[in-house]
Amino acid sequence: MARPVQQRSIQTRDRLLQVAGAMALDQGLAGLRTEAIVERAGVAKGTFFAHFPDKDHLVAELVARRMAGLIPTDAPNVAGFLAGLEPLFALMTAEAEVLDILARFAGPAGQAAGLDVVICDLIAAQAGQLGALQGLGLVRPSPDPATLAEGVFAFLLHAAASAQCPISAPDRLARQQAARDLLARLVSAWIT
Amino acid sequence: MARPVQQRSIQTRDRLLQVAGAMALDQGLAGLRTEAIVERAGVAKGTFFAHFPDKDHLVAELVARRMAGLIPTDAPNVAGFLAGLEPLFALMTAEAEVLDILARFAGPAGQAAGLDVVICDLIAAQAGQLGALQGLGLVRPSPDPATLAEGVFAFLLHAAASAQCPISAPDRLARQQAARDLLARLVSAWIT
DNA sequence: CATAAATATTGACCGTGGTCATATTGCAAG
DNA sequence: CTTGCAATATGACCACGGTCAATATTTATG
Repeated sequence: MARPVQQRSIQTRDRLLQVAGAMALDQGLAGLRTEAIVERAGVAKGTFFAHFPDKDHLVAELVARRMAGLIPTDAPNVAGFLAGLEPLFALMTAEAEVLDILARFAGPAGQAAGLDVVICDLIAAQAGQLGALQGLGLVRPSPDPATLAEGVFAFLLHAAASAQCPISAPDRLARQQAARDLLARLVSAWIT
Repeated sequence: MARPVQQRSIQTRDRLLQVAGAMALDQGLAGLRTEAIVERAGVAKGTFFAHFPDKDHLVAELVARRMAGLIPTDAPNVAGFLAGLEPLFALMTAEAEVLDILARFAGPAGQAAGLDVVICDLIAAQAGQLGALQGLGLVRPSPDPATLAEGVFAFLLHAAASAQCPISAPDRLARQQAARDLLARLVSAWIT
């Protein structure tokens, strides 16, 4: 018989996520240790892996939660659309782990813990905006909005990745600004 | 005094790469174990890490060597340019590890073991081709060839990633074909 | 050739992610 | 209540990447 999920189970899972999220805030995602999470959550290590297939899936869910709040809503024009990418770009470049997880779960690993859903939502939202801008004649009509949105996401990842690459510039801030410019250049050339 | 690198050192390094490359051919990149590599190469584990900062750097070098032979040369027209992307796409989707390493080293980790150089070469080569095609009026003139090439690379990564994502389609072959179509759609919309 | 210094190699050791047989807890039926 | 079973939790254990003080080898120099 298929019995429903017990309360304590989702409580445990939530506590793990909450604890991990809190720890990630002051140690960074890269500093997360399962042992430490488990200890502070008051459960055994095995319990962790009963709720998450591996550590990366928990991290992916943390990233997904962060991303979920950053999906842009409205965009009266192209400049507004570009501005809406800023928080996402900031998230992706804030910690190297974020991009790592995104690259791994937005593609290869698939079926992440909610991350794929968030990304789909994001792309759908962007497609909606781009479609509206197409209607206003502010965005080129040729590829359909969904394709445009997918391309924007690809550029977001690429630009964020280049922000981390020490080759382009030694200084971290300079790299980030260069990557920001790259993103604007790519996206505006893509959608207009 | 800065003494030159000893012969045995580059021999050891080469043997490690050769052995790892051979093992990767029949076990896949994901199946590589440093212990196994080291054993078959006849060196101690510490020696491995004296030559490579970590396992991923060795894998990155293997991937770089594979990629180096796939850099497209000529492209009489847009269709030819698209066709030149095919081997790269095939490499990226052949093993999930390849994409993982690319995503990690083309961006975040930076200063990979030659991978970054190969990628720069690739982008430069593509920029050359796109510039020529611009001259022929076959590619849109607006973004400079370097930007166009960078965008193409971003799309390559994105399409390859989507080929691995189980969400799009359950069947592996169908996914790969869908991703191939996506790549063609994105790139042709990007460069024309 | 002797010797010292730089280079290269070694392998025991460690941290951490992940597994699994076992124990415990919650729930529903008798 | 209690009995039986599925869901959940446990923690000793393992695999594997990576470290480092010690050792061996090469090379430059007097």
